[in-house]
Amino acid sequence: MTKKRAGIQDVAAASRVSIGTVDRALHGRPEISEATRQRVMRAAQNLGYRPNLAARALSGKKKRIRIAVCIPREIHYFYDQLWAGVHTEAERWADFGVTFEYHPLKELGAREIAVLEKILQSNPDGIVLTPGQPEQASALITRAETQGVRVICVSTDAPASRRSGIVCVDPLLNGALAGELMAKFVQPGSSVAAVTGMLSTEDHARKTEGFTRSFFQHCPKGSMVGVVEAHEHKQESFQRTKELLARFDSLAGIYVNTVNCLPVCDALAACKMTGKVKLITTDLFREMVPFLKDGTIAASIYQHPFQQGRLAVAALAQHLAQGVPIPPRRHINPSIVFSSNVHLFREVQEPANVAAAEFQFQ
Amino acid sequence: MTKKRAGIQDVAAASRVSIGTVDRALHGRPEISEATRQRVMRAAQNLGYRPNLAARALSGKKKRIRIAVCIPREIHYFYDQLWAGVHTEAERWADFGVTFEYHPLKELGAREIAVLEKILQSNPDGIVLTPGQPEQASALITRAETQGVRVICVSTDAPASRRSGIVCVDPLLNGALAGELMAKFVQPGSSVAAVTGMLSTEDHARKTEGFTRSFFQHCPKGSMVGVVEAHEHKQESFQRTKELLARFDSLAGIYVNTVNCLPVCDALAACKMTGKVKLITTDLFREMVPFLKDGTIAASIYQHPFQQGRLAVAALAQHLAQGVPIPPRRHINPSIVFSSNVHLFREVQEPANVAAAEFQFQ
DNA sequence: TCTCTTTACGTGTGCGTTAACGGAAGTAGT
DNA sequence: ACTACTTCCGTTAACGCACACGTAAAGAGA
Repeated sequence: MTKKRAGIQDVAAASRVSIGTVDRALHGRPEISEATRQRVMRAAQNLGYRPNLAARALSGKKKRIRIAVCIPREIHYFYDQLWAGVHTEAERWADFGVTFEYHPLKELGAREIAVLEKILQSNPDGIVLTPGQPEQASALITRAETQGVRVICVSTDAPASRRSGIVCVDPLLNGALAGELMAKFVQPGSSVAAVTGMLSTEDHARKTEGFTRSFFQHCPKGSMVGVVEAHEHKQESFQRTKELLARFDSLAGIYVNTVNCLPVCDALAACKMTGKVKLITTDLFREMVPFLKDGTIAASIYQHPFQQGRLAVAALAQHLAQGVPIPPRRHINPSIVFSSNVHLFREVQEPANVAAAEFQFQ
Repeated sequence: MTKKRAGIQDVAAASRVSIGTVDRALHGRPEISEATRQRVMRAAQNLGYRPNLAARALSGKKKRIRIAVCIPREIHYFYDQLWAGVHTEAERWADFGVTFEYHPLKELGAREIAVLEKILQSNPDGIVLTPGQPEQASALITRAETQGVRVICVSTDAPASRRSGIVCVDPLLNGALAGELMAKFVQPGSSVAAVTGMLSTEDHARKTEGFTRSFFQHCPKGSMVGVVEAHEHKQESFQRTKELLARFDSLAGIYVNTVNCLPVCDALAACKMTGKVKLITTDLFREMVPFLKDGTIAASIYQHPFQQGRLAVAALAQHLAQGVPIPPRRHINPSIVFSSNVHLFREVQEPANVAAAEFQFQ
């Protein structure tokens, strides 16, 4: 009924050797003859041997695994949640001999190269980071990987580097989802526009690209009448959205792919277009809730920052501690925030409820 | 730099007693004076002591924790994924002395009472189940809880019982999300209908209720022209959908809250209304993909079955093995499946990709 | 034949925690 | 004063694995 798992002892008994020899066979270590190695391997095979991770963690306490985390500490819900996810998962690995060293940046990309170089000098086993200056960082990342330091990018990417893995929402998909949603919200033949942060940012450009393609695909005879580049500036966002609304009085929808969506909401209100223009935004923070509730924001694309942080750390820790291969690219499935379900997202829950973080997977 | 965690040894040294005494203090066991207990507790406090779970798991190997799982094994993607989630999480607890006994049912509710009674006789530490006959099962669940057996319901509920916890998508929310989505898809003043399985099923009734309320709230002057009860029967679903379309030629949308959505798709095709009537379905399986791609299904509410299975087991195991309290209700945030993101859901991925289940959280 | 390596194993220790066991000091009963 | 019992605490053996160390046996060189 409750048959206990076969241990290294059982394998030893089955193959008539000592546990030391079994250990050598299983770990591919020298000082063992090929014949006995195969005998042990077969015994392990048909006993269904699998190492007891708890015991392994206890045993290998001497050489601790070190993971460096380099993520911005901006006062944005996105990065707060990203950190929370990282910490939650880091917690789980504390008992398994994995230690973490945190290197928060003031903002995305700030002093990134300098900090990365300092991290490399401390020679960790792995690095989790959000590249803010992919061009310059790529060289460092590749150097790290060459030295055997595994690097995982999270949220943003450095595609030109040799990083071991990337955990993110594919920006193309992000835009495509917004595009399809927009196409289904507005009438065929409608005109829509996009408000982006900086088109020079790879991420924003690809989101806009995905949106455009997807919108045209799902909305017969639809048209894109403009892409506003607001440079993450509040005043500029507000002003240029107002200009947009004035210029195209038949505008049916706006897609905002920067976190700066509040000025756009204000502009809509100022022009008394709330609800008439379908607004699709990106990410989620508390201040957005009223706008979701009153219909100003029709929907928002949620990128699961907590999840992303968790998965990035999990992938790296599992690889370093247990030899599990790192998935080269883990694309998160974004969620869509509506008025009906906004209360279920971490960002809008009371800290007390979120405290039971063990069960928070989304 | 890499300061190691304080262990029971350190606490013992700090409070000038042996580790045995520390153990007694920490676990509230007898045979220790109140004075030393407090001394130890304070030392543990300001050393920030937290037990090493790996060591604890290794040590307590003698008395294993037994969890019984009672979930249908129907050939539905939903339950396949539910099982996968349960197995994935069960795997993780194998090394921590938690064993699982599986009691698959042929279908939801089939022989449920008999199986539950057999399970109770084996006296496990916890039970995970999907109540199919809540009225009869409730008494048994309450009896189990009275005997100290913790019960967690997953996917479906037995609200009248004293179960320790429930992991599910709130049916009201499920319907509300569909209702809001529908309201945003169709024009103000549109007529929509719902196709349900059995209104006698608590679950379906509440989904329909949530849909109706939410649709009226978000769609000015909208109307519900009918709720079709199809009794989970393919022919009946097809026929009655056709009747519905014939009777209301201005029908703008249909909400299907049973898994039997294919007949509705076929009926739409037969009446050449594909794409003209916005169709919102529930759950996701492979056969739905073409209909999502060609626009027959505008969107589907995804209930994260894998996730639900994982979380139910996680909550129970964490409680039994580590004393973490069971959250009374864990409401999963459903996702919405569109044409753009359908490929990211587990149901439509190749088994090979899904195999690396360590990283599958959605 | 006697040493000196090398090869191929077995043995022992420690990781942090739990829990059974043992023992010293004190108290009560006769 | 002797036993019997209680209270309070220290000691120690597991748990499964990793790894350092010890050691026979076989082979090489004198």
